[in-house]
Amino acid sequence: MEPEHIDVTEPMPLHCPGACKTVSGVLARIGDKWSVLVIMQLGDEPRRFNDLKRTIGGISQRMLTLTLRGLERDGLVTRTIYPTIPPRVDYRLTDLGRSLRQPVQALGQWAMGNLKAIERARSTYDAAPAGQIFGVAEASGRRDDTHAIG
Amino acid sequence: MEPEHIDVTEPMPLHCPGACKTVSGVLARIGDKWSVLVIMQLGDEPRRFNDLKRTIGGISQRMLTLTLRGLERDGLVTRTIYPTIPPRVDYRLTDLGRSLRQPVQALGQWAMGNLKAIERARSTYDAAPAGQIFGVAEASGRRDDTHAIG
DNA sequence: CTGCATCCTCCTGGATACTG
DNA sequence: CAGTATCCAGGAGGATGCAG
Repeated sequence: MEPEHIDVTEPMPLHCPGACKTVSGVLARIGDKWSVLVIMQLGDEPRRFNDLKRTIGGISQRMLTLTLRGLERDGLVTRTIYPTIPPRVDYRLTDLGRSLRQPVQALGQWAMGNLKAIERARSTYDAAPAGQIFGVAEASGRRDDTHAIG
Repeated sequence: MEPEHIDVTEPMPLHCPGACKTVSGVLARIGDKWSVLVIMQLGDEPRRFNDLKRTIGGISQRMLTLTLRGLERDGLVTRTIYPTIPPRVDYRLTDLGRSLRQPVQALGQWAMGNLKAIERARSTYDAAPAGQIFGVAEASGRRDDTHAIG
């Protein structure tokens, strides 16, 4: 994550209409180790720093800070400081942030729904990592052409 | 990415029902630098290695191999080898892989639709990175309590 | 409580060279 | 063509200590 500018404008070959790269950029943003967990945890209510830290569990305060800053920079989260003693800082999702929860949850449902299938695939693969091999005969039979390529 | 076992079973505090962590796991899988681009490029037709490499553009052959192996391991992609000369290997999405395109595209549409908003937010943030600050008075007025925390 | 700064480690991923 | 193997730089991210 590190609060660096996402390279949406990096030197890219511009093959596809930019859509793919854009998706990639978004996933670079929310696909890091913690962003999604933070977004999910933020829900609808404002949350405080250590509250988030405890609830998420396993995140270092450094990464929570960086993640929140990143989300804040992208306009997904607002950070409200109350200069009380002890200090109090509320984080809450913006409308943009909330709108992101929708597609993320879709992905989440996919994940939950296909977790078993994925685990099964992994077991299978770990047992026999080799890809399926077709002899030339079968190949030409199935594909009707295995010839001339280069 | 590196063909390592995703740590879905890592020591996790088990706070949430596992849903969040599962989502996180999936994003760890497809949220890397290339997986989504590969999945998008694979589309419905079988594609060959260098074909993918060229079309994606910018990916090293090492990373394409690793990414494809990862996707294959998770059952999202099949790898079919035709032992011809020169060698031919077809990659294609499995049903599972195709089903993933759905939520991913949802995310992609979100990305496209809110790209401008995000860029605007970034500009704003880069100009004034500080979070909004409320004085104690305003704070207690808005939240009706700013007192005792710890 | 909230968070920045520092150090340090490991992984990600690019470049390159070599094999079948 | 389709990889594998190796080397290497840079970044992600944890641990710790300090500040407001």
